Amino acid sequence: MADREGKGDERFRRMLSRLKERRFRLTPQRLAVVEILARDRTHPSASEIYERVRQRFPTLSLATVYKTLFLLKELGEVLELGFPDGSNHYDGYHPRPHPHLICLRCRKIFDPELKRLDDLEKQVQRRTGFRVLSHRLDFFGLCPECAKEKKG
Amino acid sequence: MADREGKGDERFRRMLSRLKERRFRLTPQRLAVVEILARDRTHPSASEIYERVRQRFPTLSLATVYKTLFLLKELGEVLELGFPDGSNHYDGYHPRPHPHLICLRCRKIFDPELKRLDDLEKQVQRRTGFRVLSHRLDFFGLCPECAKEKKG
DNA sequence: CTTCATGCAAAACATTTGCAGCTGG
DNA sequence: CCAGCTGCAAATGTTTTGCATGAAG
Repeated sequence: MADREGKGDERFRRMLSRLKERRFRLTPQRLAVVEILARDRTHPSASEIYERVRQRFPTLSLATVYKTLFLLKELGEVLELGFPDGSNHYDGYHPRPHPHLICLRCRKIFDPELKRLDDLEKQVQRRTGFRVLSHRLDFFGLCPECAKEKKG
Repeated sequence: MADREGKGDERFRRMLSRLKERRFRLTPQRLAVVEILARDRTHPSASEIYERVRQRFPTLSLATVYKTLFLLKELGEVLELGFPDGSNHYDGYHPRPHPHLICLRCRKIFDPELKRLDDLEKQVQRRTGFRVLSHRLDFFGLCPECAKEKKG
């Protein structure tokens, strides 16, 4: 995915420095995975990341992708988005919790512009006594394109 | 789980009549699974349901549990709650989307009393052009009990 | 050099599917 | 009766793990 605003660069550099400060090794495979996570805005799955990196590193294994994802999740630099079917998709461009729109037909994932929900966690914490650490808010339905085709 | 208000009964009867009207057979195994879903408020997983029903029907198979869950999901009489680890939990007592509080330590699931979020889907629909059919809103953290023990 | 990472294969899970035989209505 | 259900076992798909080899720092 294109990254017109250069935020992907920023994300990439940040992720690298966080790995470095924790003394994790910057191997070529790892860098390639991190770069996709930093720049890609389509919320790829592990195997989609695998296929893309494998074009450059044909010997790459899925296990390596998962191990890198695990590291970045721990560091809070990647958001894991669980699907109803049990698979996961990843977002390293916007690593903090945010709402998603998930199309049940084409399976694309969108990041809507919605009013801030930042207070949500604090509100719930206050009201329930639960110590809230993160949340997820996902909407399932049909994107405008698929809603159209459904009728036509 | 106890069901002091009799809402579980109501749910049970409703689920039965919906199955009947669609001409699905009311086998003893199926009834036992439905009854747990209607009354249980702990959000059990498929295998938890399986273990409980197996006390009465030792030959029950997990496949049968899953097939019943599939039916009830289709009918909108059971809510499937996907966990980050890929497993699912089920709620036939409150089958419409509602927020959950999920404790990362004891793994219990709570139904908080929160202000209505019913308009949420409509709001998002208006703002994004997406045809919203359902949603999920989950908070992850530590329940009051586990937050206490964490310190102690 | 010495850790840590890689890549392979096997294991671990949750869930689905195929099918022979059984049974609810 | 007989379409639909059950239960078993095998298949599926995703993620994790164990371990020998290899490379980053």
